[in-house]
Amino acid sequence: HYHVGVSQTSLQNFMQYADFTGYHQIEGISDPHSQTTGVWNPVYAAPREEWSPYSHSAGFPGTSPAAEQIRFNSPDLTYIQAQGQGTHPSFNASAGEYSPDSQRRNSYDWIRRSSSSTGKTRTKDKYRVVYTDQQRLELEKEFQYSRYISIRRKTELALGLSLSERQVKIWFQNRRAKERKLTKKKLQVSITTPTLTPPTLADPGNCTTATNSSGLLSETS
DNA sequence: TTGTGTTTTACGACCTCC
DNA sequence: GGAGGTCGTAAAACACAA
Repeated sequence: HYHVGVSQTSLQNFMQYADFTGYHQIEGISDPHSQTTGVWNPVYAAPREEWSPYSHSAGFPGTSPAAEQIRFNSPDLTYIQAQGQGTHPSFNASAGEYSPDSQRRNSYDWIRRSSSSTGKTRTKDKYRVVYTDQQRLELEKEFQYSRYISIRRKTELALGLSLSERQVKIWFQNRRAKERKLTKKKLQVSITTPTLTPPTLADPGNCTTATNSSGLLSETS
């Protein structure tokens, strides 16, 4: 669940995804699944080369003047708010102010520090960044459209969200894993507490992530 | 405040496909 | 052989009861 800046109910509402009309579209952000077209809004950091948290040599400026901070500030997902700091939070040294709970979420400074040492191992210097609500929202939105992201969309999303393509790929992998876990849990609950209409594996609501042996998506939507 | 359980990133191992 | 899939797991981030 989302526990940062987004209330449980709003998240649940968001997760319903009857449609995205209740979802505040970020102006200018290209949503290939909507009727509108466009390019990624410059509120996002400028496009850059594949960024790896392990690589401190990317030289990512993080100071795109066009990049303005976005954040959630209310449970109803009205989250856009220009901060005027002019940088993407993730790469802004002063981004600690971008959100009430940003201290715990902006770990890039630490990344830069820790990654400056070579030969780090996962166990020794493990870290993980916490994605912004904006990043998660866009990823989630994309996921609701399709459980499997195309190469093209992955690239676009990575650029738009200032993530590496690898991060986007892994996010989708983890997201699918989460959904499988949830589905499994639901199934177990329904087995232990049988209802009048026990769900089956053929339940359309439960088969959106069905994959064949090759891991290819077999959903019908 | 703290202990504990859950969720979120990130990775390695292994597999399949092209 | 490389890309991307699942699965399992580590560890940080987080929620929340006591």
